[in-house]
Amino acid sequence: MMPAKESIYNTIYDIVRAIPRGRVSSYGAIANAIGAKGAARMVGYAMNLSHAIQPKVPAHRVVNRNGMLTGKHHFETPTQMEALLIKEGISVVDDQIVDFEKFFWDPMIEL
DNA sequence: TACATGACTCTTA
DNA sequence: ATAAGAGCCATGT
Repeated sequence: MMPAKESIYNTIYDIVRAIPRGRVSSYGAIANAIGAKGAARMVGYAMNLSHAIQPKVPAHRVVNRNGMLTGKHHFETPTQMEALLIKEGISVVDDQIVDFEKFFWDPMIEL
C-alpha cells in the first residue's frame, strides 16, 4: 500500500483545509503552491482520496481553472458540492461558479 | 524500470 | 469559438 508517511497529498489537504469559508481555489494553484507545479492532476487525485481523510477536507472549495465543478460527481451526492458552495455564499450556475475570479483564493498569495 | 491512472491544463485543428 | 489531442506530475503495481 501507499507509504504511511505523508506525501504531497497531505500537503494538499492542509492547503485545502486552509481555504477560508466562502472562497474557492483551483487545482493548478494548489499544485503550484505545494511546489508540485503542473501536478494539478495529483491535486484532483488527492481530493478523490480526501473522502476518507480526517479532518474533513473541503474539497468542494476546489474547482478547475474555469471554476467548473468538475469533481462534483465524486462527492457523496452530485449536488453536495454546489450546495455547499451556495451555502457559503458562492453562486453556482450550470456546475460553474459565478465570478470565480472574485471568489478565487490563491494559497500561494494568501499564504 | 516501465506501464497505467487521474476531480488538470495547455496547445493546436 | 468549440472540439480534440498531447503534456504534465506523483503514486501504485
